[in-house]
Amino acid sequence: MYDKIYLGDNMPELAEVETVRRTLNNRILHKKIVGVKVLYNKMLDNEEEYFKKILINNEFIDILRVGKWLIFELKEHYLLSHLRMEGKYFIKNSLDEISKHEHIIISFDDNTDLRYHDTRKFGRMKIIEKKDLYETPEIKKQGYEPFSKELTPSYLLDKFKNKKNPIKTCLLDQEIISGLGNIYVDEVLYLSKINPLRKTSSINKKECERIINGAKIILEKAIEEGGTTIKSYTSSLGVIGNYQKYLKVHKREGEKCYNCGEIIKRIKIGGRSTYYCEKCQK
DNA sequence: AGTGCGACCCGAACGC
DNA sequence: TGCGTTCGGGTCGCAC
Repeated sequence: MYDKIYLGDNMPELAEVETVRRTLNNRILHKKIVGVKVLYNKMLDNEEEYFKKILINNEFIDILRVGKWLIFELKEHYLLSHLRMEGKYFIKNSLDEISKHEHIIISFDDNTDLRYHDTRKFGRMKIIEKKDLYETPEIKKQGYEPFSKELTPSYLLDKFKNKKNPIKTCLLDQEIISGLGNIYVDEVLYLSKINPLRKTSSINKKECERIINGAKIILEKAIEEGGTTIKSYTSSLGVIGNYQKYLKVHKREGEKCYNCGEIIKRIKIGGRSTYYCEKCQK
């Protein structure tokens, strides 16, 4: 039941989002939507009234994913949902008290709710017509995912050849590789032994190969952890974030490199905290 | 076109 | 203790 193929031949990854996708796919499909509450409408890209109108009396037919975007399939529309960093979905009884950080509440006819919870209010949702999916910028722009067969050293080398910015910045660019965030990029560069400040165009083919392999290793481990947290999904869930204990550099400023003992450095690249080992990453 | 940076949020961590 | 300030995370939109 977890082997659904979605939008091409991607392997499951992007642990957090993929975990949510799989779990919800087992929990909310084909239930009639009988109520929608919008408690914070700035997270919607649609007019609130349109958003509600489309959802009411509709049902979720499937849940897909492209990059970090969740795609809830409705009868004639898709609901796109981005969790950013702290968005979570909970399944609760419709009678349960609404908590402070629940912003969108979708009620089903079996007295359960799908509730979107986001302490930072950073997540976004958007309903589009089905025919527009691949023309929607959020989806159209996504590059290849680390497990895609299309993501080859040659592809990366080509994308990198004219880039003047640091490699760290390019790995965060979802249009080149889809699915790596700030934490994973630090880990991938550490594993690949590449200095995050390196000018992107200086990355050679061997290094591209190390980046791709590194991304696969990091994400495989992360989804494995996502897989273990899946078990903790009960009537109301939360999930996310068992991977922290495996981090080799991120958030380890001032601590010793596990490989060489050098002190892990923290700098800013493109406004983002970046952790790395000066000695191991050339 | 490519690149950089501020804005969006608010809880946690920090400084005084 | 309690206050104010800073930070971070992904993406968009704007300025250069």
